[in-house]
Amino acid sequence: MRQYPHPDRDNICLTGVLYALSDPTRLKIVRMLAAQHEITCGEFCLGMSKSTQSHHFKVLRDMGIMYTRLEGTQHYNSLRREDLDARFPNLLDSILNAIK
Amino acid sequence: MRQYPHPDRDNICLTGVLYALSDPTRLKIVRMLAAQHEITCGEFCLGMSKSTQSHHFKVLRDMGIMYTRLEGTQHYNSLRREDLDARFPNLLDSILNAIK
DNA sequence: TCTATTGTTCGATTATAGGCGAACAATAGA
DNA sequence: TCTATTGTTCGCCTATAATCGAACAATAGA
Repeated sequence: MRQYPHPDRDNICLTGVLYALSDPTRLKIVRMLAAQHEITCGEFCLGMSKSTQSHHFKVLRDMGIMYTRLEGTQHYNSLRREDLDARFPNLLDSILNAIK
Repeated sequence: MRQYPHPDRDNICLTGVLYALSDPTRLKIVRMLAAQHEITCGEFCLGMSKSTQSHHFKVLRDMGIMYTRLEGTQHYNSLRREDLDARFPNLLDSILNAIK
């Protein structure tokens, strides 16, 4: 596999984003991405099996929230901030600014 | 039953709100409430059984999104705008302003 | 080429969620 | 008191989701 499929900006849907972020683990991942720009899959310390983490990464990718870039054996993940802000202004910020 | 239990403002949780709004039917209900202030359960024309609608109302109430006031046999529902805005600034507006 | 590393995918299990009809509860009004 | 209206709750079914371990894929490096 050369690269993962990512939905383009116009195909990111609101309920999909809300669904993805309604899971505490995924919200935590997004908070980390918001603070750190690029994080490899192994660097999130989430306390669960790799396969479960991989599942959450896939949801975030499929919903258009996270972008994954492959480099060697590592997968670098980043938040699709510009796309999300363009499609749903203020949504991401209001979520990130919310008290936990 | 005299009145439904509603969580108070400080107990409204972010993932709960996101979860509640990630369902298209519930998002539709919230959009209607945002446009109309008070709506009785029977006035939402959602095209599904009453019991299913009741289920969605309960989720919205339990998550702190909707307030239900009883008057006679009718239940008047309203959006908990102030509480939501106070707890999660801009969140509700960004969702309501999002293109469908 | 062989091995270690990184991460995904598969299959199974368990829990949660959405949907329905039927039964129930509360009130209004005759 | 009886009946109609409004809406919830209950029990059930089906679909989706979270989780895990095992197997797999791709690359880096020896």
